[in-house]
Formats: sequence, C-alpha cells, structure tokens
Amino acid sequence: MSIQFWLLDINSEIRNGSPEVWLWGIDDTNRRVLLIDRSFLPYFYAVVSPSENPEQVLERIRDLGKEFPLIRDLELLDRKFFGKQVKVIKVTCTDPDSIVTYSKKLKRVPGVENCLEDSIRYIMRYLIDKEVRPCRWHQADVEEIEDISGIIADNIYVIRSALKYIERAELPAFRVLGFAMIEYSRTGTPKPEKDPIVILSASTNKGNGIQILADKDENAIMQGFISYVKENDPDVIVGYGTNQRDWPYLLTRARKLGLRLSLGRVNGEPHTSMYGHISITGRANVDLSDFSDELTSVKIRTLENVADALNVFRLKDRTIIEETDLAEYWEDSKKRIALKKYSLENLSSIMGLANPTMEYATELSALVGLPLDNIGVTAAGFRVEWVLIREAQHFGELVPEHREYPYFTYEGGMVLKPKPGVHENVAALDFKSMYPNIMISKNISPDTYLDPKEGDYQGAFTVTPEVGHRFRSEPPGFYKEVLTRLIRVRDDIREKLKTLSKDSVEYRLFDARQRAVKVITNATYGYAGWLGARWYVKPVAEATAAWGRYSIRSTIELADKLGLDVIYGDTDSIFVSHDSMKVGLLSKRVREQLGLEIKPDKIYIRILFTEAKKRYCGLFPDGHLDIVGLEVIRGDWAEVAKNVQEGVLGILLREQSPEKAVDYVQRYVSELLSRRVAFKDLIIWKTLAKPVGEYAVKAAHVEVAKMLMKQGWSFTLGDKIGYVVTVGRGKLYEKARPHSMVSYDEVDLDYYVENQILPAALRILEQFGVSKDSLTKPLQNREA
DNA sequence: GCGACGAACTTACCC
DNA sequence: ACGGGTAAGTTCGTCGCG
Repeated sequence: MSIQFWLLDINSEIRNGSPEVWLWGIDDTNRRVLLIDRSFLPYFYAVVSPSENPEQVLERIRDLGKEFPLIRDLELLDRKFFGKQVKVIKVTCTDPDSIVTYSKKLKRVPGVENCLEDSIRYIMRYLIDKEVRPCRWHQADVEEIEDISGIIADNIYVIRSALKYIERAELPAFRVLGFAMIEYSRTGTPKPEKDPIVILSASTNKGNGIQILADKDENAIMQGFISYVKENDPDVIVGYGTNQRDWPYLLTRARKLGLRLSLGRVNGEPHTSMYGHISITGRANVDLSDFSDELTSVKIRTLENVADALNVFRLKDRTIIEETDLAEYWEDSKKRIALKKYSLENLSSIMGLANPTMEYATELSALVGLPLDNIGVTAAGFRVEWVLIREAQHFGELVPEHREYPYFTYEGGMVLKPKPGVHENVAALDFKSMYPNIMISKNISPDTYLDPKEGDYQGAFTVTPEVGHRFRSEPPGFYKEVLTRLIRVRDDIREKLKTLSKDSVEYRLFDARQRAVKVITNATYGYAGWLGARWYVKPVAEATAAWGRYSIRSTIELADKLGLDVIYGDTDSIFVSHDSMKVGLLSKRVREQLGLEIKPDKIYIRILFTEAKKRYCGLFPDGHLDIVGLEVIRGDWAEVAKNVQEGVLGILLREQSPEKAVDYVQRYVSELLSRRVAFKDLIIWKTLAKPVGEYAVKAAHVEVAKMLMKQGWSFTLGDKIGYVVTVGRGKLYEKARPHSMVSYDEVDLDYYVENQILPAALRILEQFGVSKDSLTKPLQNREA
C-alpha cells in the first residue's frame, strides 16, 4: 500500500543489530504514523591521495577486513573537493556508531589522504541522501506491521520504496499542546534543586485547558502534566523559554520526586540532542522564544512583549507580575488569584504565538532540512551550512570538515558621510540582494577561488578590485548554483503570492517560505566569512565585499553624471534626490554596466541627517517617521530620552518648527522634574553580555546584577538588567540600583536631564542651531 | 592630589 | 556560535602641574 505523510520527527534505532530510521508523521487522513526504513546504511568517504592508484587503495582497505568487520561495502567514486576532482572510496558500514572510529583508523591507511563526511550524523545522512525534508509531505510504499510495544501511533509501517516528495502547501491538522509554569522561591531565582513548581497551566489548540496548583503536593503537577500529555497525544509541544528553563526544571524536579517524565511516543524522557535542544521522540518540542530574535524592534523579548508585538495578546490587557513579586503573589491567598490569571495569560499568549511561529518554523525546517524541534536552536551559520551540505550532494562536492583558522578581519561595506541637515524629496535606492548577486555574477565561491600559491591559471578568471583575489569564471561555482536557485525560488514564490488571497493558509505558508529563503540567501555572505564555517574561505567574503564597494562607488559616479545629488549611502544603498526620470536612468545604467538591480526602496518627503553615519530620520508621505540608528530605537536608553527625541523629530519633520520642539523639550523636562513621568520610563536596560566576573571595567548594569545576585537572583548571558540612577555621590555605577529596589524620591532626576534627555534632544536640535544653553537657560528661568 | 584628555571597554545599532 | 562599520557613553590610566 501507499501512504502520504507529513514528516514531524525523526530518530534512529538499532534493532536486531541493524540501524533503522524512524519517521514520525501525520498522514493525509490525519492518522499518526510511524514509518520505519531499514534500507539505509551509514557511510563516509575515504579520499584517495592523487599519487595513488585508487583501485589499489580500495583493495588495501578490503584486505584489512578483519580490522573493519562492520564495513559492508566499498565503492570507488568521483567527487570534487573545493572544485578539484578527487577519487573517493565510499565506505558503507553496518553500524552508525562505527563511522567515526573507522574513519579515524582509515586515515592511517597508506594512500588514504583524508576521510570526510564522517561527522554527518546518521539521520541527517538519511534525510539528505533520500531527499527527504522535515515538515513536508512525502509518499511511500509501505507495509503495515503489528504494534511494537511501547509505541504510540495509529499505524506502524515498514517502508518498501523510495520516498517521493509531494509538493503540498498545507500543514496537517496538528495537535498542539502549550504549557507555562510558575516556580516558587521565597526569594531569588527558583532553583530546581530546592524550589517546587507551584502552578502549571496547559492547553491544546482544541481548547481543553487545565491549571494545576501544588498547594501541598507538587506530585499533582507532575502527574497531572504527564497524564495530560498522554491523553492529548500532541504532535507539537510549545512554550516560551522551554529549552533553557522549563524542560530542565521539569526534568530535575521529576528526578527529585522519583518520577519519570515519559512524554514521548516511545517510552522515553525528553533528552538533549543536536545543538542543545530538548527532543521528545515522536513529537516536536518547539520553544517559541527561539524565534523571537527575528523581532528586532522588540528590545526586551519577554513573552508579554513578543505577544504584544505580534498582536496576540495586547500588553494593555495583560496582568503583569514582576519576577521579584511572584513569591509574594503565591504566598498571599488573595493575590494568588491574580497569579493564576497571570499564568493563564502566559499560556494564552503562548497558544497565540504558536500559529504564526509554526508557519515560519516549519518552512525554515523544510528549507534547511533540519528537524522541526531543532531548527529554532540552530544558529544562523549552521542553518546556511545545512542548506549547503544538501546542495553539495547534488553538486558532487564533498563536505569539508571544520578547521581552526587564525582570525584576521577584512574590509567590509562602504559607508558614506551623510550631508547633514534636512533634505526634501529623497529616494533611498537599494541594490537587490547585493552580495548574493555579486557572488553569482563574479562566480565567487570556495570552489572557484584561485589560490596564489597555485600559480598561473590558464582559463578565464576575474580579478577582484582592491584585494586582487582571483576566481575562475567557469564552470559555475557551488555558491553560484545554490544562490541562483534560492533567488529563483523566492522570485517564484513572490509571483505566486500575488495570485493568492492574503488571508488564505496558502498565502501565509508561502509568505513564510519566501521569508525563510530570504534569510538564508542573505546570510550566505556572512557564512562565507565565518571562522566556524566548513566552507570558510576568507577571500570569498573579502572579494564579495570589495565588489560591493566597487559597485556602490560606480553607482555614485553614475548618479553624479546624471546630476543626482547623493546625500548618503551605506553598503548597498544610496540616498538621492527623488527625480523619477534620473533615478530610472540610473537604475538602467547600473543594470547595463554593473549587472546589478537597483531600485527605489523608500521615498521620503523630508529626511534629516546629522554628522553621524547610520543615524537618520525620514518622513514618509503617509506621515510616519522612519527612525534609524537614533536613540529612539535603541534599547539601552531610558524611555524618557527616547520619548523626547521622538517628539522632537516629529515636530521638526512634520511641522518644521524648532521653536515648538524646544518648547516641547522644556515642558517635558519640567514634567520630569516634578516627577510626573512614569517611574518605568526611567529604567535603563542593558544586556549582561558576559559573566559578571569577566568585565574589565565597572559598569552600572553589571554592578546592579551583582547586587541582585547577592540576594539570590541569578542571570544567564543575554539577560537584560534594568537599573535606575539614584541621587548620591560618585560614579554612575555607584549610583545605579536595581529598578525593583528604588523609590521615586531616590531618583537622580538631574542625571536623566543631563545625560539622557538633553543629549538625545540636542543630537537633533543642534542641526537647527539650538544649543544646550538656549535649551536650558529659559528652563532655569522657568524654575526660578 | 587633581583635572584634562584620550584610549579602552561596552552596548547596540546599520546593512 | 554569520560578516564588518559605526556611534556613543562610561571607566580608567596618564600626563602636567611647583
């Protein structure tokens, strides 16, 4: 029989001495299925030294049979390594665990230059070789087998054919289970070794929620959660911060209570897997917080802030309880009602985030080829790398091992000095995917690079401006092939989107797909210059950036010739006066002469630059401000400073009245001085970027973190520390206090005026001839 | 001993 | 744990100064 299924999770087992790939999925009749593939054996490649006779080397290995009893097959093949033809022996083994040890041993056999691809794990090898993609539909001929004990599935099959990919823009009807928990510690951060979980709220996308309290007995929570998962048999389990916090906490508590957290579709506990995510066999554990860094406008990416930004649960409707107050809310029976509500609202936010996140997560998982429960925790560089590894297979290119390289920087994009002041009618022109298109048009790739050590080259090649790197023009390189395909796929999706209704499921999925493709395409240049990359070749990144500078320089020259005033530019953009005719001519010439596309991305009625690069504010025709780089959009300035700066920008760009702006600042300052601005607007948030002991100088947020740590609070890297500056003598770091420990009358308002509001306001107002004196003098009069 | 100055450290941004 | 380029605040050492 034949079935169609959507691939949810993958694991491998060794049964009866043979490896098996287990594919967990949902079929097109909405049954939970397990498909077992017994047809695939792991392998690696032994690269034959160029001076050796490949057949002889193969025989030499064959003769060592006794030392390698688990080798099943040896096959001589042609492959490329960094573009060079090589002979390899594909060494197929019967046991995935033997791959690494065998490859190490084989490296010592004479005639074997190196062994490759032994680091690609069995299930990934399977997915790549069989062209199977997680989160996509596949068809297979299967044979049903009787139950294997302990497995939760509607049907279990053995696969009898190759899997066939089915293009279907549709997600199965998942059963999604979300959960949120609250732990109790009288003071400080709860520690799983001693502090119990007191509230656990869970629900499914069918809506049957539960909330379990641990009045006397935490067992109720643990047992309740385990049976809730069993009863609902979810495909996907979501939460916020579950990989870092909830799962490790649950596992430690369970161990403490002598319980087993059997939550998988086989009898197993959640366990740590590739790249450090928590895996639950047969289900997809998805931590929604792993996808929140895409929301760069949200500066403190808490669940409530992210839910607010995505319109899932508005902050104004939320019960918010500070971490420092949780214990008190649990202890007080009246306040506990609010705590229960808070937990339910966390859960509801999680359930709301699940849908939009899953659309993107499944598309990214399918594109990259990493399992759904894995993709979120996988760093951007590795996502690109897995796309490349998959493509390398088709390209006949061997996957290099990561090596250690010395760190040297190289010159990057070019940033122009802006023309300070206000400009009217400005167009910001952008190159379309500049770096990827440069890599394509110049054939810049690890396998086309001509190392100077190799001497002269007879065929056609390009020489990179400024840095002189050479790349073969033919044949098309690995990156060129991959990037061309990615760009074409994205263009096709975007065409298709035009034909779809914006609120259809299909539209949302294809939109998520094109976003995923874009992210990967744009990250390829960064990948090329990343020391951790398997395909790290510095000249690839360096040459791409050099051609980028060349392109923007040439574009500026073309603009000059057309009489277009270039006001600013950064890497792949130039800001010019908005003259449609000339802009059209410019993009025509750029296309003809540089082979790159440039087009207006944004049109401003009016735009303000200061002397600084990377900071400006434009006014769109619809009245909105486009604020870039300035304090308004930085997360490490107090809200008061950001408010004032935004107000000033609005008045200056919309009403063009410096007088009004000055007045606005002065009014705001007097509001502040009479303590009429909200206390939370005085908190300054900064990221703890390293362990507190590793800082070379004393910094306010670090000293504040230390104070909190003395009281039992603990922090992990990346946590935001919120502090308020209080009155007193000394350095800033001596006056900063945790925001939770400061009362309004202790605040050093003068600091906020002098070091927050005035600098932020003056940065803008200076462009209009307003000095600090003219801003503050009348203020003193007003006070007097 | 103390203020001016600038380098170093630090964060967060742009593309 | 993808790149380099940049702004900006705070700390901290150094230098000059009877």
